[in-house]
Amino acid sequence: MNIQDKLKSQINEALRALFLKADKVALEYPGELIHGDYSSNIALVLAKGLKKNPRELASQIVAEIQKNAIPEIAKVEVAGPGFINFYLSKQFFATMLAEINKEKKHYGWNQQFKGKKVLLEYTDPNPFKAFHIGHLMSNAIGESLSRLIEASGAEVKRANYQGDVGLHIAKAIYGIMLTKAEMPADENDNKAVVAFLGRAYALGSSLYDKDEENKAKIQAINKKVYARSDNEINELYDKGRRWSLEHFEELYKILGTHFDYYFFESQLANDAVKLVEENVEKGIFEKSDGAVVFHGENYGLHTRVFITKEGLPTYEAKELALNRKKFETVHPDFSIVITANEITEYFKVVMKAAEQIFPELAASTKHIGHGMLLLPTGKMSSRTGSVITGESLIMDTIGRVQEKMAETNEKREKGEHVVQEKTPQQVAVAAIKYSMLRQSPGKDIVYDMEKSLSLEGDSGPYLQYSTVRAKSVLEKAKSQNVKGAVTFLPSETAEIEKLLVRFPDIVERAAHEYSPSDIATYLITLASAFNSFYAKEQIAVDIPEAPYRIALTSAFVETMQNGLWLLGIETPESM
RNA sequence: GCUCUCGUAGUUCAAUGGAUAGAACAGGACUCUUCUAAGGUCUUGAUGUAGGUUCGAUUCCUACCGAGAGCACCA
Repeated sequence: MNIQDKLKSQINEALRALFLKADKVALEYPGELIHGDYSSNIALVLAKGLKKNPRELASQIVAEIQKNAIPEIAKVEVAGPGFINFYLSKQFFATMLAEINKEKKHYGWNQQFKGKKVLLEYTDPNPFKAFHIGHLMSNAIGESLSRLIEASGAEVKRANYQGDVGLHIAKAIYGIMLTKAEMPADENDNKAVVAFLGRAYALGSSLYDKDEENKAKIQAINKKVYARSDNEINELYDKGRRWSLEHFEELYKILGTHFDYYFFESQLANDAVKLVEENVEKGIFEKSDGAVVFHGENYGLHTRVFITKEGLPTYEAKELALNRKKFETVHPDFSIVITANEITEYFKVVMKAAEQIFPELAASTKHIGHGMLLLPTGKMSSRTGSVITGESLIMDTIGRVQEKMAETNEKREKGEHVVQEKTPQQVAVAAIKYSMLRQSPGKDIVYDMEKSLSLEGDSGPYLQYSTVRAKSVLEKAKSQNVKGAVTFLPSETAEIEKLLVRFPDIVERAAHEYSPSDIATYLITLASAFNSFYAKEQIAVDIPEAPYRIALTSAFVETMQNGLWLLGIETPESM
């Protein structure tokens, strides 16, 4: 039985002794650590029905608890309007530190999704187009959620769905055809190739909007891509698709992510048309102006086109087919799709249609929308060119980290500070991912390049730095042959210990709420508490408190590394 | 116009219906003979407006004001 269940049963016993009963006894963490380790509002909840003074009732409950208190409880008291605050014993925290150091990598894991297979789809970049910041966000969130769910006992499968057919491809191919002369001579020069594709898409896209003639040409290419009926187009298509996909894999490596399944729109187009047409007969879809639509109005949504009058499936139809295909190939218990918020309303319509066709699949599918990335000046626009691609963001950040590291090293007197080659990349990825994960998913993020690069305060590098510094203390202890132990207890329980004990709860809730930001917020608090401790107390020195402090530092390192892992962030050896 | 999301310090974000609304950045003042100062300590400063529900509302409900996204053949 964990400590929370023990405390709850103490409360329940006290209530029974007072001939009272509560439907549910809730324990919460007090907002301030000085208010104890756990708190219950049970007296406030019950007082109303009993027409009693809440503080008085709380005192009675406390008196009962004190009669047969368990050893883990150091103190129980009434506070504020009638809260019952529990203070746990030093021995309890000592035992927990030993526990954390024993569980190591798995400290904080839980079993809430035990026996489940969960499929997550995220990132979803489009071949021929840049890997932009939206994809980076989807990836950061999706990877973190995957790890949270995995840490909750599920078997996790990662999927990436890529739009390798559709009008955007036709626009890019049209652009390529017009600028063939500029095609990079060296096809292995990834950077040049990607830049070339980007320019080609931009050109095709602007011509599409410019006049009807270009528009018609692009639409013709679009049909040919679907039909694979034109050799020249096929060749450009295959080449461009391959370039893009190889490039994406390089980025995934840097980001520390990988996929078990890849789905492509091209594989779904035929299925999509068939699936929709089959259900026209059943009355789920209707013909309208030559197109096939789903009348979402009947369900409080809006109407969307599933098959165009050209006979081509839209995003909606392909999404519908994808939903089925995922269950057919992966057989998950749940399927989670992570995309930008702008898709949210379409997705509702698609899922409403899916509900009519395969209700059990639709019921096991969940959409999570993430916000857009805005510049302080407003939304990024591909037309005005105020676009930072995901790739350029990563590269610029790595560059800035290198500068920062050089500056810092100059200030340091001991020059023998060895830093691994991959560290700037680890730090840069941490800076970017943290800035995307620190706030609730679903909200837009105002991205301030300078701030993200400053690497200070509320940031990924701060978390890494705190961890690295603690690790170096452990190194020092090791070299002095001082081992961690929880035998000599401190005179007072430190704030950091109280926070360490909360980690499993934080993980469980973050996974349940699909909210990596809970982890981020917690880690900042934890790191900050450790940094205060570090500044105040000496750890690896020859004093009786040293073994306990080392055990504490070690538990901090384990917890931080686990938390950072859940965010998809690596911990460097040194920085 | 309709639907959805959202309004918290100067700025960017927190706060399972609970206690004195927390951080970070920016501003001001301190702090390296010590284990990494990318650190620590102190300090100024906020719940859009008006009602309602509740012992208690940043949180739930209603209206208004303001911002963003979506609303038929693009994804």
